[in-house]
Amino acid sequence: MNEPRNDLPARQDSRQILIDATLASIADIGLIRSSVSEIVARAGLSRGMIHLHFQSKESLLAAAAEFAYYRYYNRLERHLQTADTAPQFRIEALILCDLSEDGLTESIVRTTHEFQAATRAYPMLAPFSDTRDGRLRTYFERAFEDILRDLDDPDPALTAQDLTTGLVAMMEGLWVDFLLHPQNFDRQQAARIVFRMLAGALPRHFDLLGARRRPA
Amino acid sequence: MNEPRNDLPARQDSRQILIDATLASIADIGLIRSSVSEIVARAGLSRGMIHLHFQSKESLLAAAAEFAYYRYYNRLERHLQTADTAPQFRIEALILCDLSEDGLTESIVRTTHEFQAATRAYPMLAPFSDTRDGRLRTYFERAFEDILRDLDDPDPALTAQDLTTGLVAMMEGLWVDFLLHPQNFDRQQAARIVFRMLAGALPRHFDLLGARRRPA
DNA sequence: GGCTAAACTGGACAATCGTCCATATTTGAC
DNA sequence: GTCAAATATGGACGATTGTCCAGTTTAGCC
Repeated sequence: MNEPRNDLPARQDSRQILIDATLASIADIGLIRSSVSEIVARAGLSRGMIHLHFQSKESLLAAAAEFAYYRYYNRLERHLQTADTAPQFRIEALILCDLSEDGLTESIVRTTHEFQAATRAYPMLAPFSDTRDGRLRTYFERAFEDILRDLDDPDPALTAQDLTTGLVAMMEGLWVDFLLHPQNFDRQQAARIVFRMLAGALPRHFDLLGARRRPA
Repeated sequence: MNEPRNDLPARQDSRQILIDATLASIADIGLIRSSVSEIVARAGLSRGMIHLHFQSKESLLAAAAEFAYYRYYNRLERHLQTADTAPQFRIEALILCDLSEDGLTESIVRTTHEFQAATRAYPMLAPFSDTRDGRLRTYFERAFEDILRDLDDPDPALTAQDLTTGLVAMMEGLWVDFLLHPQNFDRQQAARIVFRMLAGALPRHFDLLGARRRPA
């Protein structure tokens, strides 16, 4: 019996290797130039593999987008579990996770942006391109609702939905800023700007550095 | 001598017809599917025209991106000239212009987004893809500097640069929100959210409705 | 070792890509 | 009306695309 060759990847890994090569190629040269030949060359596999593990190129792209989508939310929820349960700390954890060194990388922001743009050409990507909708919005909106409920001088014009839409938009915009000017991007400035916005609306729960430990 | 045929476009218009068809195709089916044949078919012209008026497809895309870029800034500066000269009104004019019915359309936001994403594949697009950098940032930063200079109780932690980065990021994020969910987008809510952020930092110059007429 | 199913290879396929060019048409100056 | 220049046409080109498949190699069980 042959010795298992540990220098070669196990066969069942090829599917993941193709997904990784797809994401790397998109981040590197863009989706337009990421042909089947290019992806397969990066993966070190043969052209037929894409049709074996996936039905088509579009299906491979969808699998890659899905993988990136769940990787994003898994990080988010891991950070969320280590955070204080008070709503302002849950919000702080999500923001800092989104701006951290390994949450916001050039590779991640490029692939995310490419998938968003490619939705019109590849409809299968749609469910995984609206990263900041659905789940993330719900996390924020619940937390803001918790905060607003306990306010003893509530402003009726200040809704959890407005706060959520504004915060999500700002985070999305900061990602685009990082995408276009990664060398000039300052993560501390970005966090300060976000928390200043929150402090302006909820001064008892946030300041420039993040969530206040105890609402004064 | 032949009568001029008014039912056919003048020849020198073909260049612009190609640019319009390019933008329409990108907004409709995405840049990936916008082949030379597709663009030429929409323009009602023959395949060779692209190589006559432009050197290559990439050059046509760059011309289309440039056209969209200047169209955006021309609108912006037209609105700016009709606005009050006080800095908070210049800021208000730029924001409302950016969120208005004809400043923020599905076609505009889609093409903008596609060009941004395609910069990696087509480097010639780069100068026209960072719509919200350069000029727009300078407009905002000057206006914020004017406001901060006249403040009699200045907060040293509140800089024009932070305000500009935050505002540009939020506007960029609201565009992405509109891109992904145009049917649910509420322009009034979007404006309210932006002005709330500004009111939080500069309560004497902004409120939920926009710029205050006279800084109290 | 033998054998079967799974994993994998790489060439062939039609279709389409962007580019180019010989030719045709139209324009505008004379 | 004539003619040169500008404008436009559409077929042909080689290259590349995504897909498919006949054949080869490998893994895992007996």
